[in-house]
Amino acid sequence: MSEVPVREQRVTKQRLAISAALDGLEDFVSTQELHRLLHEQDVRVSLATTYRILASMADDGLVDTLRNGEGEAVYRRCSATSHHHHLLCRNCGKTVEIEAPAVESWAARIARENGFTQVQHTVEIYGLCPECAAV
Amino acid sequence: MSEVPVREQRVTKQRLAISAALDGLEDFVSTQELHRLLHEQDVRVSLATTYRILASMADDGLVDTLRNGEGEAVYRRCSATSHHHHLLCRNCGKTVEIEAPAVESWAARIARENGFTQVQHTVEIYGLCPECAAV
DNA sequence: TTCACTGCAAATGCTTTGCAGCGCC
DNA sequence: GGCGCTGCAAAGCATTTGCAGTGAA
Repeated sequence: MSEVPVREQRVTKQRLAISAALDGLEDFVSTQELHRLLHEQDVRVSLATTYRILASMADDGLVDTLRNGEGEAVYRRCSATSHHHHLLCRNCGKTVEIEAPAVESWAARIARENGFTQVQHTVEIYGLCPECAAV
Repeated sequence: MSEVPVREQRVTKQRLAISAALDGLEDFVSTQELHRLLHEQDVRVSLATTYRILASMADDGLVDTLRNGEGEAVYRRCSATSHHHHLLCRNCGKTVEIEAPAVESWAARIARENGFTQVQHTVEIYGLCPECAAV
């Protein structure tokens, strides 16, 4: 029988701290960045624990995950209402958020046509922003 | 004045071997994979050199680069004629190639509207394939 | 002959893991 | 009080780099 695995999850101050930190962030952060951030706020969470908690939250679908241009895993509080993609400047790192309902439905349709389920997708556009292109 | 930087590039057997190997591949490969492949064909190129040559080819625009799901850099011989995306099974790794002209033009339009140039994009769809979903 | 290219091994930097102690339930 | 969670340090990987020998031009 298929059961949703009920995973026990103790409420520790580390987990709360990380959860709270994510609430205060609009955008994706890497594990390293989040860890640095917590340290600056004098919240003591080890790097290993930060990795573990973020991975576990991603597993439970509490955060969205994707890879940044450097190949690092980056996380963001999951909020179905604000799914969007990014236009990134290769040079200065500037990002523009993009709403793309057309792409969402396209991805869903492609997946359906191929019988795929539990679908996620990543879409990133890289280029040179006007300022960097002007130099 | 903008000049294309003329970079000297000696023709070594390592560079030829890697170039030839890429010609024989349709899809993206990671540096590690390419290196393994060359070894299986008894072509002796060190891993470090494989990294160096691929990075240099990417620099010169001879190959396309992006990141795979694991965050590794992957390369493919540059060929504007066969650009496509992938639908990947999270469980068994099966991939389905997808032609998506609509997405191409969408990405180009978004970039143009924001003044971005020299645009690249990555689109990957992850899910469970029919076989893996059935289990 | 010259100097870029290579191979090798050591060094990096991100991420994961083993283990003993801690603390939530 | 039990057992999942932490911190720490060590281990793992992919990738990069220093250096001296090799070979393309």
